[in-house]
Amino acid sequence: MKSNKKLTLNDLAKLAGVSTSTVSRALSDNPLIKKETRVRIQVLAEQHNFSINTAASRLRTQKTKVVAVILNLIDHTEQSIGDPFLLKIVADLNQALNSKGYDLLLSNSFMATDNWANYFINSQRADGLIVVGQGKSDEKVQEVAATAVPMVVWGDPLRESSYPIVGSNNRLGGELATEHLLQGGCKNILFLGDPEHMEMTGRYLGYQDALEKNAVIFDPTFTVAIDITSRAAYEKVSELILSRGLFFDGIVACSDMVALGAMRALKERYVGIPSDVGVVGFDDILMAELSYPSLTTIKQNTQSASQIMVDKLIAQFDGQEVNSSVVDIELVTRQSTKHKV
Amino acid sequence: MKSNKKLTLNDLAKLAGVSTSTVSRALSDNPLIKKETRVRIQVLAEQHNFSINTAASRLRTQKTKVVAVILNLIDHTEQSIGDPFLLKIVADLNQALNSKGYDLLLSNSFMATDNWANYFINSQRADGLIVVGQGKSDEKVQEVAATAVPMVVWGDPLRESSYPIVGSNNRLGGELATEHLLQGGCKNILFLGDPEHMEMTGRYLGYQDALEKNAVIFDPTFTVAIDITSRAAYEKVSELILSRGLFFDGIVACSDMVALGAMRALKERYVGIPSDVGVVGFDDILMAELSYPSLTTIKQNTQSASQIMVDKLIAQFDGQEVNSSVVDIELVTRQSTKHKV
DNA sequence: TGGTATTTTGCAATCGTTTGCATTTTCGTA
DNA sequence: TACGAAAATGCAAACGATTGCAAAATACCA
Repeated sequence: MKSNKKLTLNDLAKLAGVSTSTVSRALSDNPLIKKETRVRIQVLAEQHNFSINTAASRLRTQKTKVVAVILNLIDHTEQSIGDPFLLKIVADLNQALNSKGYDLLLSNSFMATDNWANYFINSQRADGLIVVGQGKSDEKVQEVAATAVPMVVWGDPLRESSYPIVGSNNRLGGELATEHLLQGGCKNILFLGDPEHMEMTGRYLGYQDALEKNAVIFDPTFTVAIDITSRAAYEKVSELILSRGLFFDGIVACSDMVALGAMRALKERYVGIPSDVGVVGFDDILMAELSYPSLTTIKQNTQSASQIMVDKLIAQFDGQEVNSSVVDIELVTRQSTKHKV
Repeated sequence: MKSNKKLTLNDLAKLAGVSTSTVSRALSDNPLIKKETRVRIQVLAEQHNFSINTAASRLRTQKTKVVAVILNLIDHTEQSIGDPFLLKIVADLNQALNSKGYDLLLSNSFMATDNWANYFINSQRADGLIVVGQGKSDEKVQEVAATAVPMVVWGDPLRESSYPIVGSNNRLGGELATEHLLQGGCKNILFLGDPEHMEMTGRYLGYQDALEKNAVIFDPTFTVAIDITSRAAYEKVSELILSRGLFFDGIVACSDMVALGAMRALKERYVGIPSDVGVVGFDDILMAELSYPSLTTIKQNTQSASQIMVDKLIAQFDGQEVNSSVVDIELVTRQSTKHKV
């Protein structure tokens, strides 16, 4: 366990009385080296708690064993960065990457302003990119897609694109959410969110699908476009009630944070949930279960999504072509909606 | 903008008709090179969107310009990883690091099981460590502190330690929270949290301080030790009310998530907040403002804390010794507590 | 114009691993 | 005992950027 200066392969070689190359091979468990020598060297390395110099290794092998995760944030609103859902994905990606022997370099679209491919890949900072969120415009992402850089994007997988996307079936999710409210007897359902935002568009279409299937007339004034933050939702819903009264009896929110913001506005005005207004969210963050009433929502399986993203990225490292794929979603019914009778 | 293969300094040198060393110096804006040549090369590099090979650079300079951020999680509970507060810190650290030209390598104590100093520093993966959270035992952290590895820890700065700690004045925070409840007329105040957990111990002491200063007798049965998760808080408070009735009229929670869990339990049993029971949290996460009633809490300034941590780390890179420092906290009064008359 | 002082550029070694190929050792068998 | 095959090890050339020192180019001054 004693170690003062940094040990190199060479030092270790001298200690073991063999050549550097033998040590290198032994440590990577190369069968070219006699089993006996191999373990002897491995033990020695362990004792001196040696660890390979990744800088040198990367230079030689041209591989970093690092993946850059870029949070593709839309604007400078605090909520975006603090959104529990995004951060949950980061945690899951970290897990998935580590289990495959990769480290996670974290970044976001404000910091990495330059050409991403350049900054992360050409510079040998990482072997590939995972971009979280398509935002309103995927300009930067397209830019990367044009190069041959390994990349996977979290977004709307149903959308046509030049890069592989992993994400939930947003349209189905939007439909399920709306359908559930309709089943509970809601007649006038608000869509609360930003239809322009790529991942939200599908949810909005699903909302329309459900209305249509249930022969409910789609009223565009029930589409409430707001920033995807709890604050915006809170403010908008407050204002709506104040100016137009309680003209709705259901809300399909494009995210849980938005739903929670809306619910706070309702509660403040003593609107009953779900008696007067039913609310459905999207994501299933921790707070959905913890709020009171607890929030019915569409659960996105970030854990398996993360696995898939990592697998697809690694497949690209091996030169394979990959395409988009859809992750299952699930309606989680809780207290914020009336259930079918 | 055209670039097919990876460009090296050498390639660029040929294009510019100068030597590699000149290009290297020009790109780092070294005044040794004539201003004219410098810009000429910089422009050329820009055009070919060249970017330095960090692997080679790191090998040569023995610096990585990367900092590893380790989430020091206590156990495998989901909440720990998903805790909005921890993730907020990561976001803030990312910001602070980037603004100083450092990249952030994310890890957590489950993944990095080996000797941290070894894995991150000896291997040249990073130049220093920022550990978020001291947990119940700081064994791993001590291990690193014993080596001369640059490190800063988010934790309780008032605690004696062999490494620099940045954190809030937890004791004062605990006192302010309790004091506020007492001022509001609470007589029987629960402490909800884990007094063994390093950062929470101070808050617990502060709770005791306030009681003493106000001549309220400290009753150990009012100390409710639980895991620091919203779920544990919810379950414990539910159980308490069920078994012993509403024998308390105030709760000092050791974190906002714990407070929110407790509040849910209260609401489910139609206990008025703050009329019957006042609740104070700790952290000031987004949800504190968003819950209904909104949560009175002790705000931790993660943004300035992150700045400080990064500064202290960089100071260590320059060979300076640094010590712990305390970040200001602030009582944010909201609806979950009665205010002084 | 010559010579020195100053600015600007280039040479070449170095950082620590990896790996194709050459070399040595070991082993089995005639 | 010898000889070729197989197994185990070692040699040395990369990977690409940085930097102390030497060399070349330019400036300055008498």
